[in-house]
Amino acid sequence: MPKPALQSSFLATALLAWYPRHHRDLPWRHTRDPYAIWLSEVILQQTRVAQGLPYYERFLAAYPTVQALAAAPEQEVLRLWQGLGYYSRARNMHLTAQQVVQEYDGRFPSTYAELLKLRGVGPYTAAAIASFAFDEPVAVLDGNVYRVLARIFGLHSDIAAPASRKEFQALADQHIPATAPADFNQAIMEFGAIQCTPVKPDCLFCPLQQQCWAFQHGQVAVLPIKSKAKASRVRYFQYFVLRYQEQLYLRERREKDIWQGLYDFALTETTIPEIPPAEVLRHLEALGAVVDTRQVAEPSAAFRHVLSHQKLEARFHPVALAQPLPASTLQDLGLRAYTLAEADALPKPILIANYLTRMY
DNA sequence: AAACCGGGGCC
DNA sequence: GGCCCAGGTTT
Repeated sequence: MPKPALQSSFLATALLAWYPRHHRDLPWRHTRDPYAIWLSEVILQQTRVAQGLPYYERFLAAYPTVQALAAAPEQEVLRLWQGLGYYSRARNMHLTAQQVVQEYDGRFPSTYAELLKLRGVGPYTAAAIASFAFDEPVAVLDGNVYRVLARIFGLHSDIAAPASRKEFQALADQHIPATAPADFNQAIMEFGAIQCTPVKPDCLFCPLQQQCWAFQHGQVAVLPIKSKAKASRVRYFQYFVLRYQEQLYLRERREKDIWQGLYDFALTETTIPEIPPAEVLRHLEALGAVVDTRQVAEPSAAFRHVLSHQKLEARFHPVALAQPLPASTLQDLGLRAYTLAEADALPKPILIANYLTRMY
């Protein structure tokens, strides 16, 4: 473990002076409870504060303690997470809560090294919990920290490359003061979030303007260097919204794909955007549903749903069944019948939740 | 080291 | 409509 700075660096001095005057008042900054801090940090991974805030409040209200979270059904946890995305975060958190209760007697591990062993807890989250809850002097490294360090020190390494991590971590560790590790970590991330922003940073009123390499060299808009993600692929989903009287058939997604653990409808993936009308019945037959033409309504217009790595184009084919699906079909497709109220309570991708909201 | 995993905000 | 953000796990 690298040793933190013994005397304050110019960076720490400036950030620690800036922080109390500019930081936002956020609920997780009023607690030392490692459970609440952990919850906030997992929610805030890949999620903006404005989007994550209501989820944090709802989660803490539903599960005030790690014991409460551990005892909850996974489906309920996922339903509360619905809309946040990256659902493995919720599944991992649930598993880790159970592990903390069973193997750690309900008490969170208190060191960076121990925290790192937990599922879903990587270097960033371990450093955040260790410093915020236990005052361990280990520097956090998130997107904000990368950006601030790259600009101040003029680092041109590609921040998307895993190999760059050591360089930035070493720099952060050099500057974190042993006397105020939590404040320094909060300050540098908050500074990145509201002052040294990705686009149009507020350099005019920046306390580090004179020491900032990027500002002095006119390269604020260039740094940090970040290689682009490769183009995402397009997928075409044909959803069959099978309905018998007041019940809809849904299934849990168990395959190794997006939205694991969430619920959607019977699905055929196609290589072309639409199924020719003449082939809809054949697709349904292949899924094991025997229906006639009169029961199949026109497909919906395309619902486009963009993920970071996939572009989805979904069409929904409503099917009003004349009789319930046979048990063998339910078995084969993993489908189950739900009333609308029951379907509402299931965790679903936003794409599906939006469709249901619009149609029912 | 690269690929995978959601969703929303801004201009 | 095209740009942006971003940590952990799996391969």
